[in-house]
Amino acid sequence: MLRLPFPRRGTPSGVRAPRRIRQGRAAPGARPRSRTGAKDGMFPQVSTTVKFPRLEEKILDFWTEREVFARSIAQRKGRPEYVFYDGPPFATGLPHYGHLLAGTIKDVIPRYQTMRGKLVERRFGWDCHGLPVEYEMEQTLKISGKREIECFGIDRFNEACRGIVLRYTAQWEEIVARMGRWVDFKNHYRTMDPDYMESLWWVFKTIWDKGLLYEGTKSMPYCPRCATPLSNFEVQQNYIEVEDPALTVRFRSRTRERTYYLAWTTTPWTLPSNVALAVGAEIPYVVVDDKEDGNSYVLAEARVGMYWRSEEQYAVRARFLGAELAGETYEPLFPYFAGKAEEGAFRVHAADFVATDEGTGIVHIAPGFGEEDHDLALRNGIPVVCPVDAEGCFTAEVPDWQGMFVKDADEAILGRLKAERKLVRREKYAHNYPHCWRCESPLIFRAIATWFVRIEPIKEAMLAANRAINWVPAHIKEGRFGKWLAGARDWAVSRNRYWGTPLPIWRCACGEVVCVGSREELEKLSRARLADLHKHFVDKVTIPCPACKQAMARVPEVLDCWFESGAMPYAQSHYPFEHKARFEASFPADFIGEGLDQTRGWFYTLVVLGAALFGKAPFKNVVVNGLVLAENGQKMSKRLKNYPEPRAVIDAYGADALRLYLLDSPLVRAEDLRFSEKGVQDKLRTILLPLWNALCFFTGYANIDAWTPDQAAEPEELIDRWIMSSLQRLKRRAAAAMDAYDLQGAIEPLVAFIEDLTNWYIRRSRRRFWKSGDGADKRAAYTTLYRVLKELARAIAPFVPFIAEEIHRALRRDDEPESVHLCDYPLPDPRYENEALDALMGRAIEAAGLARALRVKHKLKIRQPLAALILVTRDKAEREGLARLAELLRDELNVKAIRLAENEDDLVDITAKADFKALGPRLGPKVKRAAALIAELDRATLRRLEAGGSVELSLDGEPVPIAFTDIVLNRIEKEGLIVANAGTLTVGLDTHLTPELIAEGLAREFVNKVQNMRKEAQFEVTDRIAVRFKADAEVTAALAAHKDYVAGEVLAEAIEPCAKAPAGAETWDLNGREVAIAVARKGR
RNA sequence: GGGCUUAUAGCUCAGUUGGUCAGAGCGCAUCCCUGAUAAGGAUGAGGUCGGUAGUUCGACUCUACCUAAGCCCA
Repeated sequence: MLRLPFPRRGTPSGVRAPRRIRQGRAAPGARPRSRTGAKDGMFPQVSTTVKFPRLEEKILDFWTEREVFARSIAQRKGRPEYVFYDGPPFATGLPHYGHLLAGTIKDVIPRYQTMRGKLVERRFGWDCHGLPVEYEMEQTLKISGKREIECFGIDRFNEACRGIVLRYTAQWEEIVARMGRWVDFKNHYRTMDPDYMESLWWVFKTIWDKGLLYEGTKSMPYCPRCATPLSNFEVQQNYIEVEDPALTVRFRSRTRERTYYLAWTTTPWTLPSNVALAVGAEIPYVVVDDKEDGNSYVLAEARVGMYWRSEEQYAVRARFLGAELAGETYEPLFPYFAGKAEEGAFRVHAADFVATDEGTGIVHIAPGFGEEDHDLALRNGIPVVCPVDAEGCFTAEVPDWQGMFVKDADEAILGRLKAERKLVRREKYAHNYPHCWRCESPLIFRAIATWFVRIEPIKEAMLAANRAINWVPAHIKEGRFGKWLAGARDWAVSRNRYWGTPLPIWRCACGEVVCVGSREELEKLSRARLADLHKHFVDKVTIPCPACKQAMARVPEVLDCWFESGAMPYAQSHYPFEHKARFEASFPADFIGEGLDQTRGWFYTLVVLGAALFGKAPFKNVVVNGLVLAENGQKMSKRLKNYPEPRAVIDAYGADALRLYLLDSPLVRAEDLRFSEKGVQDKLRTILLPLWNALCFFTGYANIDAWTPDQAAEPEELIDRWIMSSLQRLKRRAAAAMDAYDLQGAIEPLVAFIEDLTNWYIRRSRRRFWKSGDGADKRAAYTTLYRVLKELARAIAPFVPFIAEEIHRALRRDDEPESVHLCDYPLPDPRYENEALDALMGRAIEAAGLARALRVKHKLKIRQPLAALILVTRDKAEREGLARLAELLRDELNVKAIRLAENEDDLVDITAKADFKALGPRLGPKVKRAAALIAELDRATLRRLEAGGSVELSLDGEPVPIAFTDIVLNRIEKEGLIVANAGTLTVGLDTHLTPELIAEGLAREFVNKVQNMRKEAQFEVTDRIAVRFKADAEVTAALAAHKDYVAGEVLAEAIEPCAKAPAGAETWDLNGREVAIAVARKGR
C-alpha cells in the first residue's frame, strides 16, 4: 500500500512523530522581537507546509500558460545547436519506470545544454509499427495467423492497427509532462507517417544501390498450420513438454571402407533433406569394429557405451580428433538430392555446436531447417534444400511423401530406413519443444526467404563509428557493444508481416528486380500516386517490367521495425526530400539516451545505418541507463504487481523526488536499481525538504526586515565568504560532471552543498538574521543567502526543475527571466573561490563535531556554558585560521572562550606508523620489520623527525635511514582527559564549572522550560508574559543575575520569585534542582 | 552455452594509478537541541570487502577459476 508523505495534517510518513505535541506554529518571521511597522516584503510568503505534488502542478500550469518551454528554445535562436535524438517508444502500453528514467535523463541533459546557451530542439517520436501492435490487434479482433488476417482483409487489419497504435498517447503525454520532461509532442515524428516511410524507402534504396542488400534464407521458427514464421518473442510464449522419436541412422562412408557414420536426430522428417554431417573438431572420435555385423562405425568416443553394451561386442580400431574427419564424404541416405554432391553436399564438416551429451557426437545437417545447420551451410558452401511447402508438406522434390505433412511422415520415413538397414536405433525422446501460441501446432524450423543487409563491407565503418562515440558508462564501448559489433552478422531486415513499411522492391516473374526510393520514383515507374505507403496500398501497385514488359509485383515483406527506428535521424526530417540542409547541419546528434537493452536494438541499428549511409555514427554521446527492478530484485511485472504505480508515486512525493531518486542512482551508469518507494520519500525528506526550509527561512526574515536586493552588501564575514566559495566549487563540479555526462557525479556536489547550506551556514547564521536593526552584517547575510539560493536554483534546475522554479520565482527581481529555465547555467566565479577557507571551515566543522562529542561523552549539555574550548594544532596556519573562526565556534559550542594552543604533548600521545607507500618500494620484504621498529619510536625521536631530522633503524645489522616522509603520525587522546583528536587537530574542553557558569546554565535551563510552557500553552510567539516561580536560593540568585537575558528570551515583562509554588505552576527539574514555574499571558 | 555488468554494514552506495583508512547516507538504538521546529545535531552497534587460488614486501583494489544476480544473445 502506498504511504502518503503527508497524511492528513501533513506529517511525512517515516518521520517519527514529535515527542511533544507541537502547536501554535508561527509564521517564520513572527519572532518575539519588538519592531515597529514591519513592511510587507518583496518576497512571496512561502509556506513551510508545502505539498510538493500540488506545487508541481501549479508550476506545470505556469509553464504551459507562459509557454516557457517554447521560449527556452526560441531565446537561443542563432546560438550553436545541440542536437538530441529521441528514441521512439511503442505506445501500446503505458509508461513504466524505465520510460520515466530514460525520459528524465533525456530531459536533464537538454535542459542543461539549453541553460549553457545551446539551441536544443526535442522532438518526441512514436514507434508505430511492428509485431506487438499486430499481436494486440489479432487478440482484439479474435483472429490469428496469416490466413485469417488475409481473409479478414489486410486493408481492414492495417487500418485497425493504425487505429490502436496511438491509443495511449494522451496518457503518455500527460505523464511525461507530469515528470517535468520538456519535449515537443506537437512536432513529433511517427514511424507510420507517409513522409517517414518515404525516407525509409530512400534509406533502403541507398543501401540497395551500395549493393548491401540481398535476399537469402534464414532458418526461422515456423508454424505450418498458420503458414507463418514466428518471432522469437512469439516462440517464447509456448514451450510444451513432448515426446518425439529419436533415431540413430548410419551414413555409409565413401572415404573409409565398410565404415558408417552414426548420426542422431529427433526430427526424422528432416533426414530426406540431409546434405552434410557435422563433428566437433576438438572432440575425440573412434572407429569401432562391430564384431557382430563386421562393419566399422565412427562416433564420438564418449558415446560408444551408449551403443555397445559390452566391450566384447566391439573393438576400437582407431582414435582421433574430429578435425581429422572433416572433408570425408558419404553416400546420401535418400536419393532425392544425390545430385547435390557436386555442389558440395554429403561431406563431413567441423562445427563448434557439436556436443557429446546426447546422440553420437555426429550431427545430421539439414540446412533447410535447423538454424545451426543453416548457418553452417552458409559458412561452408553446403547447398541448402528445403523440400517442404508453406503448409509444412513435402514438395515434389520428395515424391515418395509429396503432399504429406512432415510430422506425419516420420513413421513412413522410419519404416523406409529400417527396410534399407540404415536405421541403427529408435528411441523416444522427451523434451521441451516450442508450439504455436495461436494454434498449439508444434513449430518447425524452416528456411524462410529473407532480405539481409550485408554487414561485412561496412563492418570497418561501424567499428570506426563506434570508436568515435562517447559511451556512458565507458565500458559499453569496448564491452557489450564493441563485442556485439565485432561479431555482427548480416542483419535480417524483412518481416513476413503486414503492419509495417513495405520493402520497396518490385520483382518480375522473369527475375527482373527494381528497388524504389521515393513516391515520385514509384509514380514515374507505375503512374500510381500514393498518399499512404502501407502494404494494402502499395501492394496494388505494379510496375511494368523493363525487361519483359510484364507486371512486376512488390515482394510481400515489410521492414523490421528496428530498421525504422534506426533510420530515425533521417526519416524524422523526411530527408532527403525536405530539410536537406537543416539535416546535414545537424547530423550526427550530440546526445541520445536509452536503456541498456538497446545495445543490440536501437543503438545498433542507428550505428549500422549511419555507417552504411554516411560512414559515421549518428550520435556522439550516449548515456545508457540500467534496468529498474522491483524492490525484491526481480523484474517489474504488471502481473505480479510488485511495484507501486508511477503515477501514485508522483502524486505522493512529486516528480522532483522521483527524478532525484532515479538520477542519483547507479541507473545512470547502466547498472540496475531495486526500486524502493522509501528511497523516493527519502530524497524528498533529506534533500528537497531541507532545501525548501532554507527558502522559507530566507523569505520569512527578509520580508520582516523588508530586505530587498537593492540593499545588498558585499559579504565580508568568513562564513559568508565560505558559503560563496562552496557555491563556486559546487558549480565547478556540477558543470564538469554534466559536461562528462556523469549525472550522478553532478548531483553529488549539489546534495553536499545543500547539506553545507542548511546544516552549517544557516544554522550558524541564524542570529545574524534575527538580531534587531539593519546593520551591514545583517545586510551581508541577506545578500549572501539570497545570492546562494538564487544560484543554487539555477544549478539544480536541470535535475529538479520544479523546486528550482519555485525558488527562482520566489526570489527573482522583475528584470530577471520569469523562469529559472530561461536563465543561463551558473558558472564558477573565481573571485569568490577560496580553497584555503574551504579547508579551514572544514576543520572548524570538524572541531565543532569533536567538541559536541566531548560534551555528550561527559554529559555536559550544550545549555551549560563552559569556560573554554581549547584547540590544539601544531600547524601555525591552521591555528591562525581557527582563531578567525573563534567567535563562530564559541557561539556554536556555548563556551566563554576559545583558546588556541600549539603544544599538544599534554593532550595526546603520538605514535608513528610506517608510510608503506614510501618505504615499501625501498625496503621490499624488510618493510614489515621496519614498520614494527617505527611503531616503537618514542615521542622525542618523532619530534626530531618532524623537525626535519633523520633516524637510523637497524635492520639485520644494516642501518636504514628514515625521514619524516617515511612515517605517518598518529595522535591518540591521552587517557582520562577531556580531549578528542582528528588528524592534526585536537580539541579539549575546560570543564571546570565556576559558580558563574553554573548560574548561567541555570538561567538557560530556566529559559528552556519557560519556552516549553509557552508552546504548551499555545501562546503566540509574540505574546508577552509574566513568569512566577519558586526555587531554591541558588536558582533564584541565578535568575536575578541573568534577569535581562531571561526576560528578553522569553518575552517576560516580569519574573517574580515566590515563596511557595504559584498557582498553575508546573514543576521542572533544573539540573537537579526542583523549580516550580507559572506563566501567564499579558493582555495584548 | 556465450558476452557484458554487478557483488563492500540491516538497506542504498563511495572507495581515485595496489600502501596500515574499510567509509558515507539512510535505518535502528541511545542522547542532545527546541527562534529553520511537520526541522536540526551527536554518539553507538555491524562488514572473513561473494568464494577459492595466485601475483606482490603488501590485495577491497591486479590475475585465474568458481558462485549468485541482472541484461543481451544462442
